Amino acid sequence: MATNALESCLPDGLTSSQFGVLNWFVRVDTEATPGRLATAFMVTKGAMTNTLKRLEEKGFVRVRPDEHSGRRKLVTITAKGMRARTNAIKSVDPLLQELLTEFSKPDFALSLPFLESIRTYLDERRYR
Amino acid sequence: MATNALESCLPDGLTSSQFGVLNWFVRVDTEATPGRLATAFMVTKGAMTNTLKRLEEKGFVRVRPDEHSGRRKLVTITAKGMRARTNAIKSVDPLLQELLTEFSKPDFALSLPFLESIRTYLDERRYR
DNA sequence: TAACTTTTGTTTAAAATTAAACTAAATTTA
DNA sequence: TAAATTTAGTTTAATTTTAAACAAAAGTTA
Repeated sequence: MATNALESCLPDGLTSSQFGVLNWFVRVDTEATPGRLATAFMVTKGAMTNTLKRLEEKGFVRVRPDEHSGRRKLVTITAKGMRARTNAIKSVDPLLQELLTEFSKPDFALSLPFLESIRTYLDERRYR
Repeated sequence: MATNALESCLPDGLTSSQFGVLNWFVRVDTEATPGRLATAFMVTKGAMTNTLKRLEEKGFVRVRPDEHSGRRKLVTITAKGMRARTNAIKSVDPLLQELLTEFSKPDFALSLPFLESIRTYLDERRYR
């Protein structure tokens, strides 16, 4: 439901997968191979190929060959992609504000560590 | 990841959707229309048509016309379906036990009310 | 009662995803 | 160095799901 709620707010026909990738470039690193992104989002390489193709069609990312390796590619977010990401964050804000009037920050803060520990555990056990 | 972990344990080629329906017949009611199940699991009617078709192929549910209404159908779990469900519960148990050695019952119990309140809120707001 | 409207379930077409096969490139090993 | 193996990304076929169109039945209204 959280994914549905998010996706219902996203502009530019962005899916949550696509938004996730754009956001990753702001929060984690400015550049990545498709494989690294597939691992980060725990999807198959094929799924990431598809997501990147969609983002590329929209001009939100640039995919170029890696000069140092003929089999790798390097993906970066474009200026247009940055704007789309900023816009998406803005579009999601009303929903977040709404949730924050319903649920308190301390309640969120209290439940996060336990959920994160489960996430880490399942992640390490390779439950993808 | 929780769904993946669950599905990796399920026997009889059961998906989590299919297991969900079988379990519903044990935990909620012994009979239901496809529409009621679609609503309960927050999927489209088409998705439930598909899930029920798979369960029917395996002989785990029976779908019959409703005598009182020509457009409704009634779904029930079969004896074979009950056995499959019991078997599935048993197959999932090791994973649950493993999680219970890693994470304490009180920790689960403490985080549940908050998560349930979010679920209810999103549900009521029809974020499907 | 005849004509609308709503309800129930199925079908269709499109999208996202997966596993597995595949291609090409890089690395290891013998 | 040649052969085998591993790695990176794409493609393919299948599955699950959705939204929308559809058909049939039931309910409403005029």
